[in-house]
Amino acid sequence: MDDKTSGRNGWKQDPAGVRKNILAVAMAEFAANGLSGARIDEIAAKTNTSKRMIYYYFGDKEGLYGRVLEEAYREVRAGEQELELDHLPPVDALRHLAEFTFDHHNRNPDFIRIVMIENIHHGAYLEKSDLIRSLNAGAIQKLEAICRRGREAGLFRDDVEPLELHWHISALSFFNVSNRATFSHIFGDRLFSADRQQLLKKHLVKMVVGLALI
Amino acid sequence: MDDKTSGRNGWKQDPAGVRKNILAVAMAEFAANGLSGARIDEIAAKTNTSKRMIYYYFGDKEGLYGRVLEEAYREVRAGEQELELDHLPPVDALRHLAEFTFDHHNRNPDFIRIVMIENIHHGAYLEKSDLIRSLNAGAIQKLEAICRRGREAGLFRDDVEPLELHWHISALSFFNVSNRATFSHIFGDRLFSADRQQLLKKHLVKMVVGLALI
DNA sequence: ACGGCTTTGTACGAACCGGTTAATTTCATT
DNA sequence: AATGAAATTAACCGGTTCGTACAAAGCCGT
Repeated sequence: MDDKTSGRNGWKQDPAGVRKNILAVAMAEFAANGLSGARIDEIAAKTNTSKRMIYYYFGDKEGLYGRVLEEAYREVRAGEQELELDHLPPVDALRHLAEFTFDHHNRNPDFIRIVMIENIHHGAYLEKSDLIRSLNAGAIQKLEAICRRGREAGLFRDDVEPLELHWHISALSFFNVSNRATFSHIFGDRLFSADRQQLLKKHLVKMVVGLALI
Repeated sequence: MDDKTSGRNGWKQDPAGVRKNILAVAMAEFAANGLSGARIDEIAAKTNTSKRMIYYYFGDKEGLYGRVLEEAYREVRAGEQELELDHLPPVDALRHLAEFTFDHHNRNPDFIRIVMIENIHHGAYLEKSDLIRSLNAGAIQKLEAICRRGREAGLFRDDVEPLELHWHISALSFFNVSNRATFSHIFGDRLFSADRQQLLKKHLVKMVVGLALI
């Protein structure tokens, strides 16, 4: 990508690099300004390439947004894959998963913002992507395994449902990032110091485990 | 407002009505399309009055958005005021408050969307409004009273904090509306039938009460 | 009936912005 | 080294959209 800056003439072809560069810049811009708020010219300006290349590779603004959406999910789910829970007892595994989700969301505010934006659009662009659906289908398998083991060990209630646990864990972890702006403007930022965040995480675990246990 | 439709001549002055009409239409448009996505011309067209009046009363687009934001909070907090909890024992009061919040958010998706949009904008417009801050400061007093009574009765932990309880209740109730689109596209809409929503609400109460009790 | 506030209507401009046209350069293949 | 597809550059276009200008007139408290 730096090849581009090396003089008026003498550029190198680098399709993959150009695409990647555009996607990265676009993700930041869409996350910052939303779909209609983001400006193609602004994205182009922050790129190592030109506006024309955006249209060359992504067709139009919505096409670009769609790819950004996919990339955002891909990156985040890739991070989640690294989690190894099978060797842990069910309760520990559940705690680990909840703690990881909480921290992971905290570390990826741009992903949270993209998902917020996509929800504003009623999931219209996510609907078009089979890739994302398949990516996420796997995301809940960890929870299914934990619940199965928990039930078999007689620890969890018979009617715990992985999907619902995922719902609660996501809610508390997601909201913790997504609504920080309005909440802190109204109630102060007391809840967002490092130690208070640790406490919130601890309570998240307590609530979720409490819901799963008999 | 219907006065306006009753013929070319013979209109009545109704500043309050005109303002109200504009605000209602604008709220729907901003909730549907976001700040940059909403179109002033579109808002004007759906109004009983004209674009000229929007600028007459609200200055510019951002001014209009700011008033819509205030109005959204005002309406929702007004609904919450009606809740009477002082006569209930602490645990019942907490359950009632949580159930009410869950249902209330479910009933007011446009408010949820406005808050989502405002969070996308980092709360920049909410920051300008002292009104909203004072509106919401009162929203947590109910919870403070409940916690105080719960502690005095020896039912609640000494370190339960009203603000954190509010955080958890809000998270689960808010996310339940805000992220429905993406979640249901990925995992199906199993969780959103009437009876499953009742169950989620029940579990919300279980988790929050469980966190407050000793 | 005076005068300020409110309302109507229309037309317009100027910036903005998504998207295109067209020409040029790289590079793998032969 | 010829060739053609892929990649890249640069300038440009036309519709959209916020906001305003201008002109006129009706309502209503005092």
